[in-house]
Amino acid sequence: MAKKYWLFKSEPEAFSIDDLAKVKKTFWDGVRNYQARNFLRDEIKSGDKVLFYHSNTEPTGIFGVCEVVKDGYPDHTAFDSESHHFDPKSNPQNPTWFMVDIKLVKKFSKPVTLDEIKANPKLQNMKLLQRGNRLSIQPVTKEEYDAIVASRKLKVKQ
DNA sequence: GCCAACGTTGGC
DNA sequence: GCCAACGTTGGC
Repeated sequence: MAKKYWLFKSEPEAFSIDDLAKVKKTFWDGVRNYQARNFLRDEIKSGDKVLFYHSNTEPTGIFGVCEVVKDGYPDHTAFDSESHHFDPKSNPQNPTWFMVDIKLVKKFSKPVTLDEIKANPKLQNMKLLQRGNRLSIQPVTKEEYDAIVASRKLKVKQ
């Protein structure tokens, strides 16, 4: 199956790219939106690439690249009444929520900021820029992914 | 901290 | 099944 590309959002206070750099690999738990759940359960596969986006920080933007290392499986934090992500409607026999595992591939030396994305003609159609978009898991085209990575490589050399 | 945009909930 | 109320997201 062809490799796909995604953007995962997180707030640095909840889980940052530096947290991921320390642990190398993590499970992406706590997604509680059905559209995002469907991506996690059905479409996001081992080997897919992920752009790691931080919201609610300064600057907001894409901070690095990750790779999916495990296909979708039930999000066990939904079963844990102690967890902030607990959801009594989900249970191990019939899980509502799913997650994947990702590992860090590269943290950018400088983030690709939201301003930079807005200014890049190749990235005008990104879901991220669409008004009112709050999906925390979004598909990204190969062209968009390549443009993000390429723009950062140029910046690094300057 | 504000607030617009959106998803979810629940009364009817 | 409609829709108002509410909670959350996320840029600013």
